Amino acid sequence: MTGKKSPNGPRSDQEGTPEARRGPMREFSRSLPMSLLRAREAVMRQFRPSLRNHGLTEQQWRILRALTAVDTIEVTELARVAFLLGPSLSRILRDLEARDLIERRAAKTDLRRGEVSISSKGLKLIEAVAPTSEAIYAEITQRYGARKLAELQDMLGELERSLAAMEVAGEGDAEADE
Amino acid sequence: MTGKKSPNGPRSDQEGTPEARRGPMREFSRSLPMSLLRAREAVMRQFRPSLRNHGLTEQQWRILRALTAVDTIEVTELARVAFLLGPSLSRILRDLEARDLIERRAAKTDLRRGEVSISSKGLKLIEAVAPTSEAIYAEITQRYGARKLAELQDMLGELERSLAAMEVAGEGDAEADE
DNA sequence: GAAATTTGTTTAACATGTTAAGTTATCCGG
DNA sequence: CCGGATAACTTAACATGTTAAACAAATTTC
Repeated sequence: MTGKKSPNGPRSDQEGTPEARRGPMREFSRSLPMSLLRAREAVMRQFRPSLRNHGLTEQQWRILRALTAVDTIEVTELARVAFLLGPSLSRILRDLEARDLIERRAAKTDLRRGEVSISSKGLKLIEAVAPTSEAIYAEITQRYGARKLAELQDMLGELERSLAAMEVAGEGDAEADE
Repeated sequence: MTGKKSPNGPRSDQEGTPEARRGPMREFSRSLPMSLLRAREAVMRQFRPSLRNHGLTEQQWRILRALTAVDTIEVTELARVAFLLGPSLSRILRDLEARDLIERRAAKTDLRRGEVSISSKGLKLIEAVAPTSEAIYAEITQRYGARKLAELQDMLGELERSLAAMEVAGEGDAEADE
């Protein structure tokens, strides 16, 4: 991990298999998805140890955190707010309920819907973790710069909006029905 | 998905459990990790269907993509380039090898190291997927703006660098040994 | 109002993320 | 040489991501 290895591998023949090369195809590590992935990982790396010490995963934290902002919330809404897919949320809620960190009951008007809320035990846990999380977030803000951080989030938001309208074309190579 | 639901859930009593409230604690959905997660998801949502049509996951694609840039590469280096953890890479390589998309052999000088390279079948697959991927990337660039995209990536890179030096403090609540 | 359809949530199945524990091969000091 | 570090992977175990299918309650149709 000393970072001395050749950054792009030892290549002598720059063409390799003739048919493949259609340009270096964008340096790859500089692609947008990779940039976003690395940036997010750099951020989360700061938080994970603290969460772990409290027996929480990132997603469990997101759920409890979202629950502190409301009295009760329906599962689907919670999935949207915590940005989790239904199946993941379903599993995590089952575990959190078993740990008595949340409470759950069916809605009176619609028995399909589940209403979730944080328990007092869950609240205590949040209170125990929050200070450290806030401190880490504060240091990140300070290091990167509050101004720049706000700007970055604006740009990320606009990226989202730019792609929201973009239709996902599947090209349909292996499937053509539906 | 029409976006009509109440954006913050139906809350009547604004205080709920008294001990919880210590400030809204940063709107949460506007936290940096969430912003990065949503942005990346918005981007990957564009690519996944195409990859899926070719029987590839995002990570498998990253690996094959990285392999086209080199003649051969060691597993550890590949993990660094494709930004995957060792265990994930180990599993994926096993599968890709079983599908004859890559080739693998032990290094002569050090039998621990594995040298990986893409197979001709793997190259053909890459060639089949690349055009669509490039087209999608081009449209993203056009929609968001090439100038702005470059700026965003610069800012993401600087965020990485800002946090690289930051020591990960674990606070040691539940563990104090080591 | 019963059948068909839709909606909210959960299960299933497979792939990856994440940390810890193995395995085998090198390296190193005596 | 030999036994104790190290290093490079690989396995194991558990949690989540992702898509498809199952289920039950609610809504719509006829």
